[in-house]
Amino acid sequence: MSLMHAILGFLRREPQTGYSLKNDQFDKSVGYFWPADQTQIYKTLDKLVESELATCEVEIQSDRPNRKIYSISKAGKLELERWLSEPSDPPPYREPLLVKLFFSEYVKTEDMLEVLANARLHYQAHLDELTSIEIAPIGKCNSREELGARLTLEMGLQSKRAAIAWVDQAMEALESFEPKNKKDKKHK
Amino acid sequence: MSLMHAILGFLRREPQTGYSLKNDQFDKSVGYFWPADQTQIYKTLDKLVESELATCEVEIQSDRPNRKIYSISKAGKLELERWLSEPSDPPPYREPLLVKLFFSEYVKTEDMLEVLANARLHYQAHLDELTSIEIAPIGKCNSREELGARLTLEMGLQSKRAAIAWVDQAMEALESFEPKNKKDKKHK
DNA sequence: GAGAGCATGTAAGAGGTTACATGATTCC
DNA sequence: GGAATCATGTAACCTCTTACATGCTCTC
Repeated sequence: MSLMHAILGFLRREPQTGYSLKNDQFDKSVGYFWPADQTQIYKTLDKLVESELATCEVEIQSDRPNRKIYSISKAGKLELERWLSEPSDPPPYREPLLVKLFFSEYVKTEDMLEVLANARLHYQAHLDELTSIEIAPIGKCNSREELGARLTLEMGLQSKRAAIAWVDQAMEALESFEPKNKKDKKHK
Repeated sequence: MSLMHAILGFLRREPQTGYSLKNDQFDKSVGYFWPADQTQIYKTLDKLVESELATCEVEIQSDRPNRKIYSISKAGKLELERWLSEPSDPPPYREPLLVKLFFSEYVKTEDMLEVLANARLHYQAHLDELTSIEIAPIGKCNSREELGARLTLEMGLQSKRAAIAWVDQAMEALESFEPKNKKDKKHK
């Protein structure tokens, strides 16, 4: 369960609340490769306390809602280390865009081109977002923490760029295939 | 729901059973980008009949178990076409390997290298499998069906190759980072 | 005699999403 | 006056996975 272990990882860095896990941590880093829902985070924190991998203290606040501060336990640290060093199978790969393309014979080429163009926009937006993240390049990282972050970012950058290149190739192939079967049409 | 629409796509090609969908279709093509569980296929077929996107006839066999042959309905064809030409957001990207790398400061470098090496094996195996699939190259496809299959395969090949290149880069970075903080250790 | 192929299913559970609820304070 | 921030939660639902069950035929 990656979500559980990602939370343990953040708690290992510092004790914090479900709210800060969601807004300061996941949404700004790990969320790029393991998006986490608020509801899901709260449920998982309950489970962590129940299984004694984390502890919880309530902080009473007067001007704001009370908050529950979670800390990792000794058992939690061990479990985190165990999971981190355990090799694991990659999860099933699921991509609706490829399903659409696979059956694209059943729709007009123009429609499929639009679907691809839309996907490209998403990939590009995601790439732009990643590009705006500032982390030292691989050779200049000063800590293992920084290097880990850099390498995950690198994966994101490279795979988005590859995805965009592939979309372009696919669009070109679809466009230039058309004349063979249909009478020549002008695009755009 | 991609599974539902992928099934509609196959039924559009020809009427068939849950069994053949699983063994002849999904496991040999679409499964590479949308793996489908047997249980899930049967449940989805029920739903398709219920919502009148497909019909079902039972064929009685004496020497083998009876089989249920599903066919796409008119409404099913329309629904398939609607879905295929509808642009859609890419699904959330989730990769446990990146989570592990992100928090890799908490384990020994050697352990993380092993985790990466294991992932590399999986990627390579997947790539080998894809490489053994025979489909004409982009310029030589004779039908839209073939081109669609080729383009999805191309995505698989390119993304696996990119993943392997990235793993190599990550392993190298981890290995050459170590000397800065720890005393020099020999690897392997 | 064992195992693969054919063919369909049930039951339970894990993980994630969506919609909704509460309520004070601070900022524009 | 309205929106954002802080902070936690419930209920219902969807998709997918795992484990298990049945039973005949054909091949090695």
